[in-house]
Amino acid sequence: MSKSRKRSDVGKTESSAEYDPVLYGQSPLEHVVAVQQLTEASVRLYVREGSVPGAKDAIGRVTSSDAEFFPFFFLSSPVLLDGYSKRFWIKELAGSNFFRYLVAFPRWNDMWEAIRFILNGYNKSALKRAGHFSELEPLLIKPDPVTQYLLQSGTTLFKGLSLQEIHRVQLSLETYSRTGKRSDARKTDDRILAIALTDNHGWEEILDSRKLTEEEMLRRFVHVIRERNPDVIEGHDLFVHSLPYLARRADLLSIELPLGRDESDLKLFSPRGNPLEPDFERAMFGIAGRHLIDTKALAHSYSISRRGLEHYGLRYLSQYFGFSTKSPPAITNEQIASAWADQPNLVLAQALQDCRDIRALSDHLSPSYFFQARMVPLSYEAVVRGGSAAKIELMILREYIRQKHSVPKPEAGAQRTGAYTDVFIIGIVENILHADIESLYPSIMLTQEIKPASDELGAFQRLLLSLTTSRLDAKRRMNLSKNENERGALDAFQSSLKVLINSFYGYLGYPRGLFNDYEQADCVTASGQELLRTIIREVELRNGKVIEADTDGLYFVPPDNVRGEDQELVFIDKLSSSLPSGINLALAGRYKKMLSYRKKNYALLDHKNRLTIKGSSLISRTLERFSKNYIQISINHLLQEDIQGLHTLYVSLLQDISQHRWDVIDFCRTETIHDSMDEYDLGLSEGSRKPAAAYEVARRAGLLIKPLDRVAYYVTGNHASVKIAGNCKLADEWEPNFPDENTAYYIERLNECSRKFDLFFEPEDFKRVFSADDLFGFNPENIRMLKPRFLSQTEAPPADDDASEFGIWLDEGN
DNA sequence: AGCTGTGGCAGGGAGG
DNA sequence: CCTCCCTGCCAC
Repeated sequence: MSKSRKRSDVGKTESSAEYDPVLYGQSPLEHVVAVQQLTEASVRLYVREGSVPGAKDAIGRVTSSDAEFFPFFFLSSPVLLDGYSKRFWIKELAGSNFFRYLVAFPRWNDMWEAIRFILNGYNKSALKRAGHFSELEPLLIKPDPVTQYLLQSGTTLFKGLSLQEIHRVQLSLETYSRTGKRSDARKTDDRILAIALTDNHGWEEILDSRKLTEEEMLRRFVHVIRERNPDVIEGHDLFVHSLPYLARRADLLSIELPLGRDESDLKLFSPRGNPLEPDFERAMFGIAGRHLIDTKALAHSYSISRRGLEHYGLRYLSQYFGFSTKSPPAITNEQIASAWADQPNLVLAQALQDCRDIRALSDHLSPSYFFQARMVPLSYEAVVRGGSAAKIELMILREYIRQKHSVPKPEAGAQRTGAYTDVFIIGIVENILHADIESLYPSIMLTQEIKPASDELGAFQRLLLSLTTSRLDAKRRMNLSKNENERGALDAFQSSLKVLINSFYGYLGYPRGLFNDYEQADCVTASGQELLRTIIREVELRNGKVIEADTDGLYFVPPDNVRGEDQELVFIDKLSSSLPSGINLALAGRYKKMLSYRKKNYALLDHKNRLTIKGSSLISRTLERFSKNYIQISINHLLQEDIQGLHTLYVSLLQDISQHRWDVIDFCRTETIHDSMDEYDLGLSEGSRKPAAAYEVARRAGLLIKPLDRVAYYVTGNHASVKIAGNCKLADEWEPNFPDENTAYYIERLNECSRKFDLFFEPEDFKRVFSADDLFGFNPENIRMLKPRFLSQTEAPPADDDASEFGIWLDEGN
């Protein structure tokens, strides 16, 4: 078995069959990339070159071996086994090195019997019809290994390969709409103007409807894909725009799209499940033997874990990540029709530029997923689509399968506790340190050896330890490496490990996790709370002043005798030494000033005068641009104690609003659509949901909306308390010459924003600063800002105006 | 068809 | 007015 190892093993003995998630593939059987069913009785295994003794062909080619057949005892639907003996409860495992299907068996050791049943072709619906399962009958789920292979892996397993070594093709469509609005593949007048393709070897091609009919373009497109034979097809909005459009147009023109490696058609998995009437707009797509990667989905995942993306437009993303060097003038959807008539080359150039941007975007966002595909038993496509809890579970399951051990059911119930969060001081404070406990939850789980009670094989702990060790090793190697490419690859590797490592805690509390354990999840959070409280106590014991704490870190003012970075580090070290071994506190940031507003809501000014704002009440994508700017500039003024600036800003904005001296982009609200219109309507009719402006405005404007779309609207009507869902219009409908936005409402919005700052002033002063009533002139000299306010631990942040009931005042100058 | 967790704030709608 | 419930978005 050890002969097949390609990398040096980390602390493993030769005899140990211990499973390592990162060095997976120690068993020759795990090198299987495909199984082919030759006849009813004969099955051929495909394995990677060099991985199994006796396999001969050239490097990189798939070779075959008749030597072994490895049966898999997995099941896709837990429901099927309800009432079945728990000991034999097994779950599906699908992946790049395993293939989907197989059987649950009353007698676990009967694998050859299982094979016979597989080859005899049982199927799920027949079993369902039978209504019960006899003790000895296996349950067969997927009888077609060849198709499964093609669907999942293509000809490459990707193991040991880099993202650059596999063949990726980028795809972009330019579509035409007669109406000038968003084009619609269902309308016969609309059509595909150009199909642009590139790949990671520098090849580029545009299929152009001036030279070819749409029909010819689609045929040519299929030909090109089959000829290039890519492992991966990448596109922006691939699943929501390009593929539905292609499928719909091909359907209208009665053209097949045999894009699969087995020449199978582009596959639709329609949620409605009616194959006669495919729902192109809602379907999921698949191409046999290739992986479909949507860069918009990648961007979406990115913005969930690391904030900062305003939307997911390709052009915007290229600029955000800084690789769109020489972009052609952007043509909006509305302009395509006219541009196509006057300057078709502009449209073609844009199509090609889109492809290059897609590749750059993918190069930037996909590597960590690619590394996961080499580690987790899922196809690359599934790795991108899937969540991290599923990946952890599959890795644990792989070990259970390997040891032929039965698998538990999820525990019913719910987690009881979460993280500790508190705010102790609100107001503006100087000289701030930010410290956090490194990898809090994973460290707790490792040091206290937390594991699910149902994990009899201890796979959870070993997996966590192994992934952590590998990550530290990768980080160390990254810091040593001088090769930029290698550093990048190692960084992608370690970050993909980080994502998985951080999900172990979440998995414990996951209601659908097979190995979930709510008690252990509570144990982790309780320990986390205790550790953070310990740090808070230690800081206060040493005369530091804690401002805010959240989950694994805190902001505080160090004691007077700690001056300068060196002493600060020493101070943090002292705090850290009060923690158990294996748990470390680290300096995470130093700041000149902090504006503390509420729990999870604050602003920081660093020593280079850069401002960071955190928290949904201070910064949010849904805030109108004017509110966002107003809050941001106001916070800056507050931190600089520029009272005059605050007042001037308020008055000038008030005037702008009153006189319509602004653009719709300044005051529209932009919301992300999460549900389809059907789901929304269902919620309304069931009464489980209230009318929401974004959906209502889209409905009235006849706009087609899908999840992830962003809808911009503004409020109309003539008093501040109108029902917004009934009084709003699309931002596009606003006309500067006939401004019909609800001025009273927007002035009230401005005042709502201002009220966030009332805690910094005495009520009378607040009224003077945030008012245009300058009858006697405005004099900032008489207005002092309030000092930071200390809240006792049990108190909530102030909800209203009565300041006097809260706590004591801090002395200034600490 | 997919699906890691809790805690927290703001704002809208509906009904008292 | 207030309270309750829901959604959206955010921090960790």
